[in-house]
Amino acid sequence: MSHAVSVCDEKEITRRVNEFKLYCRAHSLRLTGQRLEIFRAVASSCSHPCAEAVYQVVRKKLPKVSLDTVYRTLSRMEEAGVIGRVGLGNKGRFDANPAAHYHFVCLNCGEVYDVFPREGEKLSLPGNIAEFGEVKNVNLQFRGICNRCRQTAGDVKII
Amino acid sequence: MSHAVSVCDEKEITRRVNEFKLYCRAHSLRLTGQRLEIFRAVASSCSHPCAEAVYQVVRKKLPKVSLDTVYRTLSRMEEAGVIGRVGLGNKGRFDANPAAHYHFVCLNCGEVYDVFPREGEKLSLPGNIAEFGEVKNVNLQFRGICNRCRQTAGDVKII
DNA sequence: TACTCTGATAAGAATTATTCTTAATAAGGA
DNA sequence: TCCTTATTAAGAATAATTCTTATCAGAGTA
Repeated sequence: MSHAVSVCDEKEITRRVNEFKLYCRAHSLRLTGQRLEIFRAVASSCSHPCAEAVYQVVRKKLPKVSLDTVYRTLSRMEEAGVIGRVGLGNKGRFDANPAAHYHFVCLNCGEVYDVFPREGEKLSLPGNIAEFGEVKNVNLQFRGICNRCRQTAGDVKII
Repeated sequence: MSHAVSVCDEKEITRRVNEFKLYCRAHSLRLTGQRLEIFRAVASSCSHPCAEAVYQVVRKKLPKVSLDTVYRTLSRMEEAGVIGRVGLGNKGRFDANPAAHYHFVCLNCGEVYDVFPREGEKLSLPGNIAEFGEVKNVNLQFRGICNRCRQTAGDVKII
């Protein structure tokens, strides 16, 4: 189950945190402790955490952080393009992996898996896309039942 | 701005409603007045309505319908694969167009446009997708600023 | 047609996710 | 260090969705 780019390796996290620091300086976003920890939490996670999950992680280092700050900061980062947002239900999930990739979303357990395209399988924009507007980012999800849920079929709620 | 498959033509709507009736009979889903009207509302709309919008339409014919029924029914239909769900924010939007197509979602106004792939541009599943699970459906969104918002640039909140 | 079983619905409370308001705080430049 | 102003905490408010329970009605059967 190892993929092309892991989000969880320590070196890589540090590299991204530094990249984020540079980004903030370059765009006159104040580099607050909260922002750093929030970014680090998303970058350190392999599980596409939701705002609440990020909050729980950040809380350990900054017990006084508020959930609102987490939401606000995640939105800011998303607008800035520093992180991405996945999700089709009512719960947003965030992703700090900058490599172009897609997601497999389990309709049963809600788990989100990274899917990295092989060479030659990378998605390109449709030729007529300019008719609609200017694309800022692309979100491709494959939705279905993940293998883990299929094995433990008793838990499968739908289908 | 006319696309390959319009959702709004009367004949097509009737055809889909009938298809839906057959589907219900075949899958022992009770064919209630509410379900019919809810399906018809989604099928008649070109604008990927959210649950609330569907509710407002259905209300005109069935004033006693509840919003909960709309939510429940839309979820059922989605599970059954009769309609699709779009959306990345906190508001789900529904779609009764069975033709394979993608969406352009405006980050500014929230409008959802149908994007129909040209011949030869149709998406195929990545070769390694079976590693993750069994795909039930695919959701591809291009997110950006739509041309209408770009023209009236004063309204553009983000970017 | 009437009967019956059971899934579907209405009503409204409850829950979950997210955003807003306001006063206090702290980052970064002078 | 001081100042300016963006950012934050706290908690209220809002928005979206789901749950609970009693009632109702679809559709198969007699």
